[in-house]
Amino acid sequence: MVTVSGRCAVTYRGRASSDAPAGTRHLLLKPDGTVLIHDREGHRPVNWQPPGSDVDCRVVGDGDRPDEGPDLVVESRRRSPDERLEVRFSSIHYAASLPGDPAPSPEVVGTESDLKERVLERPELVESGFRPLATERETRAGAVDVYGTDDEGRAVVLELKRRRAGTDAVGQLDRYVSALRRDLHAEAEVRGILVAPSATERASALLEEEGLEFVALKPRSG
Amino acid sequence: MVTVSGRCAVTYRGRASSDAPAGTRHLLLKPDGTVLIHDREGHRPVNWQPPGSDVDCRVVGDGDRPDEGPDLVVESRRRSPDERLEVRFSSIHYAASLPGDPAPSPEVVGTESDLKERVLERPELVESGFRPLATERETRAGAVDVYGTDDEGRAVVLELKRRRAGTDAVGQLDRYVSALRRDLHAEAEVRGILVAPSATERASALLEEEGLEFVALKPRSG
DNA sequence: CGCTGGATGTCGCAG
DNA sequence: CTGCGACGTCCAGCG
Repeated sequence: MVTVSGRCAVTYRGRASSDAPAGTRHLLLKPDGTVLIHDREGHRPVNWQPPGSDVDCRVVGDGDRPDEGPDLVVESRRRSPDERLEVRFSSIHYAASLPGDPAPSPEVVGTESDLKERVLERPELVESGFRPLATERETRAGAVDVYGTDDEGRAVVLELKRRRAGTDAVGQLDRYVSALRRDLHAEAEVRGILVAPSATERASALLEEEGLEFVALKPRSG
Repeated sequence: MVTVSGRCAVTYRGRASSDAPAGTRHLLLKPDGTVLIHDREGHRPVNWQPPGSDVDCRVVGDGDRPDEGPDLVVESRRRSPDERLEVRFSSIHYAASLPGDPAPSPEVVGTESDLKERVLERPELVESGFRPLATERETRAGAVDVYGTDDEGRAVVLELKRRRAGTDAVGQLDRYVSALRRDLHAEAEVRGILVAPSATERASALLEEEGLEFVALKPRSG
């Protein structure tokens, strides 16, 4: 991994285009081809190039003027989509290379996958008599998170969200329920349940409107 | 801005939880409170804390064993949601502080906003006779990107996407059209048009199913 | 490759 | 503050 810090201008051409005038920024080059440019603010890099990109460095300009040296230009290219990123350093505060074995990835807990496992292990948390039959059940509208039956044998579709659910989640659930009603017999009764810690006002209204249901449940107990 | 590079273990508790065992990583501390931890791979930081977080550093352990020194612990906290990130360095390869005026943000071209401007300036690109009347027109389902009329005076709703559109875009458009049909008179005819460079197979099928339309258009001419 | 849906998504804007 | 939608979203998983 290589870091370069200093004054630079940045140009990007690809899915979109962007140009940033000279300013103090921090460059991170990863061995997998990732390029990240950060300024003093914000979580997201101001510009970047994804893993797999090809990096090329060169020095340009001969420093005609006595108070200016040549520039260090870092260029990164990627195919499909064709994208190019150019970072032009006019002065460098520091640069460093750091050796490193690959670091172990963190284990994350509290994801939608955890919520799914919780539902499968304790289906009664959704509703007494709920029996999960499949996960990722395919419909023509996409894969249903959890598919099962209720205590009266009706088909039940669960859409899981690890956090407060919005209108998009209701849209998903609605599409799955509609698709399943067509995939099964027309007279088959299909219930749709949104399972999430909570839902927004508009999402709740949409649920009501579509005849769908809601169950409050978090990824982790508590 | 401060960078620290070395061997560290990382713990995160908050919306989710994660633990990463010791490994060589790169830490970036920004003056706005942002914390980023990167390993050798990938665009996304392996762990992070958003802007506005409060950072605290301390040295722990007295290096009882002769071949080990004390640890540098960087801790970041945030309220609402309550989240905590702890980075524990057991060895440091280098650390640096870099001075810096705030860098100017890049100007980005090719966004959905650009597509909208293109449509407003040349409505005939959508359809001959299309007349835009409003942008961000409010409905009970949310704000419509562009609202207008066609050459027969029918209401037209545009949903714009800067890139290839998927099922979610159709879901949005459908909700807007349905909402507008209720907001206007029941008998009012409302057309919905998805405007994007292209659409996925499933999105096209959904459009057909819902009686919605598609127009191919890119954010920038070409 | 392309499609789909999750993410500690982040970010900006409006109410 | 919450809600909602864009993002050069990234990313894994699957066909």
